[in-house]
Amino acid sequence: MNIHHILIQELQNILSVCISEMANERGIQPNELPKIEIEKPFNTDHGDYASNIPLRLTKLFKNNPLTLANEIAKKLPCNANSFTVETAAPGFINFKLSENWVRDQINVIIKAGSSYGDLPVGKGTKVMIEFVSVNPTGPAHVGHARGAVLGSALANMMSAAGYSVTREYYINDAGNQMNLFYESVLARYHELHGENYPFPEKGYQGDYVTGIAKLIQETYGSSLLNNNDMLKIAGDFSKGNMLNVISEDLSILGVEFDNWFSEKSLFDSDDYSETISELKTKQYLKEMDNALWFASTLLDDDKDNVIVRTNGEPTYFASDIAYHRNKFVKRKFDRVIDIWGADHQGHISRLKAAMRALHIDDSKLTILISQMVTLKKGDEVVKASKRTGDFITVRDLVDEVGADACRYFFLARSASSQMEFDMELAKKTSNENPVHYIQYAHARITNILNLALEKNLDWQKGDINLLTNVHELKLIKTLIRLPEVVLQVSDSLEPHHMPHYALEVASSAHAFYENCRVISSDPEEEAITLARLHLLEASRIVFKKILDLMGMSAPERM
RNA sequence: GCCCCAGUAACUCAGAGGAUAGAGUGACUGCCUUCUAAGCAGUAGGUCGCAGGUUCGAAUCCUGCCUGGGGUACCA
Repeated sequence: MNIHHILIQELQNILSVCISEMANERGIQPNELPKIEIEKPFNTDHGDYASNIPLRLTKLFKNNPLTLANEIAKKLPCNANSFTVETAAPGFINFKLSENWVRDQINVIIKAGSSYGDLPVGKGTKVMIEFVSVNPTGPAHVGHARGAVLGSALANMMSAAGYSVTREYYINDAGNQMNLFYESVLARYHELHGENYPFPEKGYQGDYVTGIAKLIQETYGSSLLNNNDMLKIAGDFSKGNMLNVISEDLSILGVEFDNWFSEKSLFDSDDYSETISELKTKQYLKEMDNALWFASTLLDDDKDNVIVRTNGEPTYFASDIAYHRNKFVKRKFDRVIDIWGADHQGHISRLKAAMRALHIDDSKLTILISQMVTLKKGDEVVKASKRTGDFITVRDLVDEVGADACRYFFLARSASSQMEFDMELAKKTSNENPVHYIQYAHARITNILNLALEKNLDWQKGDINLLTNVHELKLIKTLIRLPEVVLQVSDSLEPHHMPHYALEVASSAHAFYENCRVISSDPEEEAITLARLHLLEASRIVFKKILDLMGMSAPERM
């Protein structure tokens, strides 16, 4: 039999066929059957993969679980060339991979090369991941860095899983926060010329605001001081400058976008007006206290929300509805994933309600919340205040600890958990730092392969059947789990599984390194040397792929 | 008050119905004449916040409570 790259799916399939037959014999409808789960037992005595399905079928089939397990095991179309099946009390089915099959996977990996781990499951479904979307009123800071890393890594992994992914940044360039920012810059610009100009109450205080004012001064001299268009000119300049800064800062963190979408463009096009009239037609709008409200309570939300203020200005919510309508209706995305900071969590239910109001299936919209980050230096908490402009920017962070460490630490935590980011730890080049553990494994492997090249040792001549050592087999078994992990991440939208898997691969590789000497000066050992080089070539491919998916570098030397 | 997230080893965190609850760090023991010791092997370390419930089986699901964080604007 031919086992597909995603072992778990293949095992699910054969179990499913077998259990359907059994259900049929017992007169049980297929829709009553529970989902078949495959797990990886911690204890290797229980095989490489296992299923608890007999236990879950006990009631339905009115049989003892172990009896069921045996019946299933007997029916399974197993072939000792790939794996064997065993049953265990109280009712598990354990799958043990055959060593020959495991070794053969080395060539499967090498043949696939950098596409190993890529899957067809997404079937080209059009997915948008919208993330970061920091207001261009200031640089991106540490909290945004987490969402940025999450989004970019998730995009990589969903692409690998076969989805057609668009990475988008939503520019909030409409609304009064922008005006406040422009006024702040303009006030600093006037100060530079010794002119009196009121600094707005609740204006933007950061030093970067003065920095932009200085750039404007360099470009325009004093010509804006008495210019009627000074707010528009200074505003456009400031916005452009800020977007450049944000884009460059994200870029050094390894975060890139396919599209930058302007909020303002929703008003310049028909998107906004169409959305409002559609909501009006569908009778979800109402006037109250001289404002226009979206009646989200009609759609099970907990309260209604203002769409157009008393002063005639649309709220952020209004343009966000138009924006999401644009994503689904105009641009026809099959699925949209938004990554928001925890402080926007209250916005979820009303946006979903708005989708329902527009007859858009709100299950196509997934909003992931990236929780708060507490920045620490050792035991000391680094305080941040956006109001005073006193915060650590993405650039500060990357300059201090490096992009790889940033990405690893943000990725390794599940998005829904608040986390601590210890800059001291992330900077350390020692065994305390898991980033180095992983990259070091890659560097060691590459080093051996390079050395082999110098000595004219060709791994392609290596006979993989010589690889019988427990550390060799363990390494291969770990490598071949990559497709499963890609699948897991793309299904669960939880990229944090990848860094944990990366640690396992590194651990297997380091153990192999310690226990299996590769390049030997003894000519009699050349055969095993070549066989091990063959394995290392496959390992190098998998490491590179994992690090690529996480957006981290794969150093050849450390 | 109501809504969301979290509480698991000394620390940072995985595990989200199954077999003996894991990893890294820290502590303690060993291991470098040979491809990188940024490594390996081992020891110690747990009332899975608390209390009920569902189940053959609960860290995992349900209910209540406690603690921490976030939200609950005609801010974004």
